[in-house]
Amino acid sequence: MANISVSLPDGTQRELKQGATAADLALDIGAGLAKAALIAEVNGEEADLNKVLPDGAAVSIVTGDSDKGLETLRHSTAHVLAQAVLELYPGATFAIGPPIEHGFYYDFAMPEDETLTEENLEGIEEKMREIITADQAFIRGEVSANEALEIFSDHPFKCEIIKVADSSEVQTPDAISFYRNGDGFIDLCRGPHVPSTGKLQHFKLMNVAGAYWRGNEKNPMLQRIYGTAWASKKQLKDHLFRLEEAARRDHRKLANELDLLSFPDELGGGLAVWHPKGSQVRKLMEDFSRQRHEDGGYEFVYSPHIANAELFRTSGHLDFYAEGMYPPMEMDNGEYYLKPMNCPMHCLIYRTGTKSYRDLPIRLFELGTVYRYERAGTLHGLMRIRGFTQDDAHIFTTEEGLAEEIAGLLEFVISVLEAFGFNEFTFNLSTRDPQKSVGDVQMWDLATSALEEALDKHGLLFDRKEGDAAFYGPKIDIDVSDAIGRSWQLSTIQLDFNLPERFSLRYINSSGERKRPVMIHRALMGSIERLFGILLEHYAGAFPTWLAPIQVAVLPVANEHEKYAKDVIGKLEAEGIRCEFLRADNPLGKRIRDVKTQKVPYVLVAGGDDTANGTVGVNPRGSEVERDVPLSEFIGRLRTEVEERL
RNA sequence: GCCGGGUUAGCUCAGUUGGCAGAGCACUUCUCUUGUAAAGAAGAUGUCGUCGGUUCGAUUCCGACACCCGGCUCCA
Repeated sequence: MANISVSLPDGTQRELKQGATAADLALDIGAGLAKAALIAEVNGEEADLNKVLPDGAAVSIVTGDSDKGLETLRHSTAHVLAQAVLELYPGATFAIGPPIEHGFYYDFAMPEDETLTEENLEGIEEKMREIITADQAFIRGEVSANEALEIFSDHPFKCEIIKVADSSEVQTPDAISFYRNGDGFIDLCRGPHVPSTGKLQHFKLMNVAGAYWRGNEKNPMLQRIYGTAWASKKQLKDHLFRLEEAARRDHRKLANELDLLSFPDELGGGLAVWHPKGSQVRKLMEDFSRQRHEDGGYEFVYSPHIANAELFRTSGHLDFYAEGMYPPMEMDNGEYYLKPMNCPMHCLIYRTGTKSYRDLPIRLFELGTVYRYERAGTLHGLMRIRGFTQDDAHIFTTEEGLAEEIAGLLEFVISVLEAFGFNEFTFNLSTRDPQKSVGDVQMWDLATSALEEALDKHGLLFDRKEGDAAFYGPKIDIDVSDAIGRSWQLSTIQLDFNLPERFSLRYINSSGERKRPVMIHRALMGSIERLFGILLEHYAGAFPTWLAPIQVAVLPVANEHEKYAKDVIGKLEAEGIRCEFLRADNPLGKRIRDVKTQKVPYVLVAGGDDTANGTVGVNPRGSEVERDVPLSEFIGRLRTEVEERL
């Protein structure tokens, strides 16, 4: 029999018998690989393992170690989910079920009078395990569109997919591919799939959710089951552990446990009250922001929380964002709205008096509280709320001054974010969408290249998001990575050619001509409330000493040491250190436990030796206890730590 | 806004197949006076989210609303 030769990713060649499949190749390379193999890549195209290899092909065997392998594994698991649901719930029909980050989902429409709830997941999972234990082979097939419509005649969503010519589920317009496994479960699918259900051992169904068909809220709502799937038991376990870790850090839980803030029902959805400790932290964040802006050449302004509708007509907010604004209040001379943004107010401030090019750039800063009517279902702790405060500034500059201003801004943003313990940033540059934009193209080009140059100048890598800009100008968004690797969009630098026009803003240039300034909207923290939530999760509630609401707890060993302990507190407070005193009405261990659960950075214990020697026992958060530390030494260390924001 | 789940003491949660509800922690008082993550005893604590309906009787069943959770959609 003739042989064929294929090349492997490492460049080596392998002889195989004519008609050999990718699975044969894997086995030829090694039993371990054969077992781990999920799919193959043949001449750059993903294929099932049972694909017969053409002579001369470049082949690589894909396992669960790669993203592609995992994706396939998850996709196959989604098929098994659909198979289980359709078997368990006659009359249910299925829509789509793709792999996603960490897992997969599948959307279903349940028969009338039936709904899936999380209680059903256990039974579905059990059925899936049966299917997996049966080790059913996934078998690919192709039919014409008409035949496919016949096969899926009971499943309207599938028929809709078949009818859409450019659907990614369909391989070519005249052949529809599908996969079959078990006793007749069949699903439309481009593939490839793992060879058999036995490969799908490490999965877990997570939750049930609603999802619109094709993601459009005008379409019917389906029921979506989310699951996670991995190549090994360990990976699955690690993933579930990471989810638990995120839950442990949940800012809503920590805010409650650490007595930082609350969301009383009577206040209404998406509105918080800040308790003294949360307010202390927030105040420190705000003070820091103010200090940095003062140093950075910003002028401070204030503006009211409500404004006449006329203002928001001028700014265009009522035309474009009325749905996101609180409904109007009827008042004597018209309608008033809660402000959803500070920019119109800042434009009014700029507009007073005549501005010369010599005055620019003008940088107006405000910790401005805005109110947005977020839809009820979108609220989420501090991350998405209806009243929040932006570290908002509007910079008015000349076209010529734009590039320099942006460059300075980038530096400024990064230095502020770094103070909050972030050191990994992602930059996104959003450019013009020709379909919806105002201002002339020349202006856009100038502004976009100013943004781009500024990024280049600082050697910052960035992703270009073509057409992602707001209608009024291009922007740079900055994301940070937190302590557990999650990404948060915090800062934004947006250019605006629209508002200066709408408010008729001007300056006089050096030739005595009236010119339009360019406006830059920029927020570094974004929303103070949201950043507070992010920091709470980032630090897992253990705020660094400079931000901690209580920095030091002082505990006398016994009542007789109370006077000395209070002297210690007096000295600390004289240094501006935030202290708490716990009298000796409980065992020392108990009191230490109490303050440790509150994540106080330093516990000082004051006993007999200390009283005699002017020392303290220092029990720091996260490191070893140190006895007999002279108080002055401790104060010195703490001062350094606070000043350097360690 | 839409789909699903939920709301019981300050917190975390159990419970009542319809007969005025319970634990742990926290709190208060007393005793103990402690050297680095939970001393002991006693005590107080609830419109069982709100409003309506069914019922002799509703925290429990039904409905509306509010708020929360998981998603979808949205996010200037």
